Amino acid sequence: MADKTICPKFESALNILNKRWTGLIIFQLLEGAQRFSSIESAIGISGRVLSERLKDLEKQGIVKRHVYNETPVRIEYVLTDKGRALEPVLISIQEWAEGWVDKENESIV
Amino acid sequence: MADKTICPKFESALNILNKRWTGLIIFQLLEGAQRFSSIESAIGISGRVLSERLKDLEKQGIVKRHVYNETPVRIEYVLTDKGRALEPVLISIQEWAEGWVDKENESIV
DNA sequence: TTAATAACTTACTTTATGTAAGTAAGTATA
DNA sequence: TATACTTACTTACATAAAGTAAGTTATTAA
Repeated sequence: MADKTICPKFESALNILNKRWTGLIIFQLLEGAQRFSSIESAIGISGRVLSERLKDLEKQGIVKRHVYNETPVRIEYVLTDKGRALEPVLISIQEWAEGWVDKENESIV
Repeated sequence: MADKTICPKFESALNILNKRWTGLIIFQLLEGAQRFSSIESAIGISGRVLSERLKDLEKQGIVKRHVYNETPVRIEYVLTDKGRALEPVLISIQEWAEGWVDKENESIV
């Protein structure tokens, strides 16, 4: 059935980005540490899925969770080195978008 | 609710890649024109979804469909200029994968 | 005692994807 | 003439992922 001539590392990397929301979460965190609620409102993701994604990203070593015992508790999410290393990927997407996506959003060109 | 400080072009570009399979489909087509059944078996996608994705990609001007009246009919899918322009994106994902994804696939590093 | 806040969870609904069988057009074969 | 074969899809149905909204926990303030 499947040939699978594709590099498994590459496939695994693609699997991170082709899950809905992960790209935007990482993009947000490239601007610096952020809390749950600010990511939530910045990109419009539901809390349920954000919680799920952050756990995934933590497991993969892309995001780190920091707890500050203030009142109320403050929790911040930060990119690890591995996470920040994704910046060139996001930049290349941005460049493509500048050059090829027209006007508002969807396009037939 | 949502701030939406993110560039809509960028978001629209991300929406292409964060749909399951689109990255792999484009990656496959970077190697040259291919037929429905060969994409299907190369990446292990179901025919139902492949058909859906190819229509989306055609609508967005990323893929072009060519019909050859042979017997049985031969249909090939090719990247447009807009589609080929995504190569640097895929390459930067590949580079990240080389440097940061370890051994087999999933990882905690 | 009630309310407020942040960061989640839980229960439930809607949407997306997977699976497998079916269809259409054009030969070729029995 | 009827049956079968091929490719490129569709369709119907089942399962998995995502959206919605209410609930939970901990701590402090009114």
